[in-house]
Amino acid sequence: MIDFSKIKSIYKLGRNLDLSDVQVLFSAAGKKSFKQGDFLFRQGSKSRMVYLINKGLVRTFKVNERGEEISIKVFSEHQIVANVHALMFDQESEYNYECMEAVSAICLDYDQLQQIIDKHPKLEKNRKYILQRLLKESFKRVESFVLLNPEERYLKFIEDNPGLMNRVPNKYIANMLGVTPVSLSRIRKRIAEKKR
Amino acid sequence: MIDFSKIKSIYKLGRNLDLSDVQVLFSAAGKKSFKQGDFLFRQGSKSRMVYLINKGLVRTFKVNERGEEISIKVFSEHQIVANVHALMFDQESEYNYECMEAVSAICLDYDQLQQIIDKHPKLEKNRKYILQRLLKESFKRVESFVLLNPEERYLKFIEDNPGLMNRVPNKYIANMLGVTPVSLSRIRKRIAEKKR
DNA sequence: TTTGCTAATTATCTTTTGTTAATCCTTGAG
DNA sequence: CTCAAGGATTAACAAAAGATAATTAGCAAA
Repeated sequence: MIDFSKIKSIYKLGRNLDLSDVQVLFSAAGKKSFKQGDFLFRQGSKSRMVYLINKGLVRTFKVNERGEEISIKVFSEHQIVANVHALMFDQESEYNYECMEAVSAICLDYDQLQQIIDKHPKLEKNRKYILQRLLKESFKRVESFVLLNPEERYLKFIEDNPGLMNRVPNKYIANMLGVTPVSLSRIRKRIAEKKR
Repeated sequence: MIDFSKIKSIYKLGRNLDLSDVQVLFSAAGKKSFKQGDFLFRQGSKSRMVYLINKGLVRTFKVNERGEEISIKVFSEHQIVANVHALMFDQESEYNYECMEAVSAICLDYDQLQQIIDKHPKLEKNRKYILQRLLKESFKRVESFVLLNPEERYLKFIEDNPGLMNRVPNKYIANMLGVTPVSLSRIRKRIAEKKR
């Protein structure tokens, strides 16, 4: 039976993918499921697997010297989750990648993907596009820290990620915004009072 | 006469450049000088010129709604300065690129560079390497905002950029760290008192 | 329903930051 | 040398954030 969800995911991977591209990728890709609490990668991993989330949420976090988990980023549907430290920097992962919800994903080994790209040069443009998106997002995030205060960052976050608000605990959001959960709670209160 | 400074700059552009690579790039590259206060790019620019700084400092900044210049980043010797918004995102520049000191730089049109890369596939690896460095730096910077407080960010900044401390006004450094100049001044005082 | 766990909020207090303005320092032009 | 300009520091006050602890809310398992 044809796995439509898999096809759909691959289509959403980038732009300008035509049928033959999807076919090639389809045959190389697998499907994988994770339970809530499972890890895609752990700190120290050199895994070169690439996941494309079909359903579910993944968060990356680090453990600081006091043993606290500090969340860096959350990935949701149709986003690519990869061990950047291994793929981009050839290092061990500095992050843990944990499923916040049950996750179903397409998976593909990066080196295998690389071979496919080499054989199908049209895909190269797509890879470049994905890299650019990654870079742009990272730049924008730096900017948000330089230009905005915590309250403004929070407002921007909910504007940019309306779908995450009811799925991601505030303490993780607080981490990502660079403030404490207690402080975020006060920010939320302030905003609510302003609206009134 | 052979322009050794130009050759040297190109060598430092990446890793694994051999003589023939340098020759190719050398012949396509020009040299350009800027006075303090000159702009490499202005907000709104779609210029696709790429500069490699030989000597001098360039800072990027945005102007906020109150008319204040907020510095985002500083570029120094042997760093590549390009209009990211134009090259990566095909947009108008959101930043101003201003010379903080007199600047001498190698310059090369990006599209011309692209043609060279197409003809010399070995250079492609180098381009990828430069992109990865860019991405890594941006990631690290996001992390510094998520994991560190302003004082720790400042200490990390002087550790990572020892050469910039005496060349970049503190008010620009404050911007880059996401705090006000007044606050940075207090942070510096605290650190000095701790050391004693 | 009750119990137990975790997140979120609130409270209290301390520390830090933002804001505005004044003062001090350095430096370059005349 | 004097003066002007901009950067850095300091002061004073208000606002916000951090830290810690207590309380409340939500929710799933027993």
